[in-house]
Amino acid sequence: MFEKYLKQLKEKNLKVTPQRLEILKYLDEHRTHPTVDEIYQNLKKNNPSLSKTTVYNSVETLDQYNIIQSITITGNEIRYDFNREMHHHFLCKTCGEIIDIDVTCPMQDNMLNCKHQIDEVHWYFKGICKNCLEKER
Amino acid sequence: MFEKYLKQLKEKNLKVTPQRLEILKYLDEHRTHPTVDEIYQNLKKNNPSLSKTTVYNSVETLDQYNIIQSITITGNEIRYDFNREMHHHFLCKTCGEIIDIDVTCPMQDNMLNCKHQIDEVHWYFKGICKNCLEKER
DNA sequence: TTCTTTATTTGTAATCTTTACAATTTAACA
DNA sequence: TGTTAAATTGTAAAGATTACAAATAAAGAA
Ligand SMILES: [Mn+2]
Ligand SMILES: [Mn+2]
Ligand SMILES: [Zn+2]
Ligand SMILES: [Zn+2]
Repeated sequence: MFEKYLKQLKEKNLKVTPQRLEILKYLDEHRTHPTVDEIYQNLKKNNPSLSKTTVYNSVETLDQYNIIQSITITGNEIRYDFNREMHHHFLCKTCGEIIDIDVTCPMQDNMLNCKHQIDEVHWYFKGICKNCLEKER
Repeated sequence: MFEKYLKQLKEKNLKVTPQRLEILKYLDEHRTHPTVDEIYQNLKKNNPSLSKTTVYNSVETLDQYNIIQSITITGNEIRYDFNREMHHHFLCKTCGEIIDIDVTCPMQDNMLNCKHQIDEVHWYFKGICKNCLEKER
């Protein structure tokens, strides 16, 4: 059940703790780009002794080791994504949902050829999602 | 001296206040993508009665009316940019500078053809800037 | 110019997110 | 089973942003 997450932690020589496993499982099963508070509130139900600081510490570590990625699209809070493969995000200003956008640009490699060392690429699109557009009519 | 900013406010039927003019001038002359606090601390020197709430209110209004744009690259704070033309940003994780990146993607129009209504496009690159790379050696 | 209306500015307090830190607990390994 | 370093926890502090009501000022009419 947790083997997959356990393996990811061991590969990076990170200690395997129940908290880290639960956080990884939550992110894997909830691909909605949740905030620390969302993760914390939900995991606390079955793990009442969980500390919010642990969630902060864990997602920071998992992010640093590239097991998950962080999303800063809203500006007010950091969101987390189990999927660390390169993909992009759309924020609906009406419903607040953050939707995955899979596009690639043929210029991508050219862009990375500038004089700076580029480690991360994030594309953020903002507008109104198709669901909200339909409801509007 | 302030004619340019005055014109931008009038075009959008926004009231012309000394605070808004000073904020626009500051952003025009400091293309470093400053935070609200940076704008506030610097303008306060010559306008001691300025309130930080006014800076928050003003940049929010200017952003809503597309006179400036907001940048959420760091996740911890919102930064503001006088240049509202589409261009992108690089964050140096070493020195913290946010540098303009001017690239365009030939796929851009295709990307915008998805089922969602896309109003804003932000590309954020993160890594180490060329200055910091040189210093490292 | 003066008056009136309405929006803006101001200061304070409250909220929300994140970080600091020290004590306690626990994972990993001998 | 014991040792050690790292993770977890709870509390407090910091930092960014928002809420709100009173004071002020911009814009347009008279
Ligand atoms: Mn995603
Ligand atoms: Mn810029
Ligand atoms: Zn929506
Ligand atoms: Zn740098």
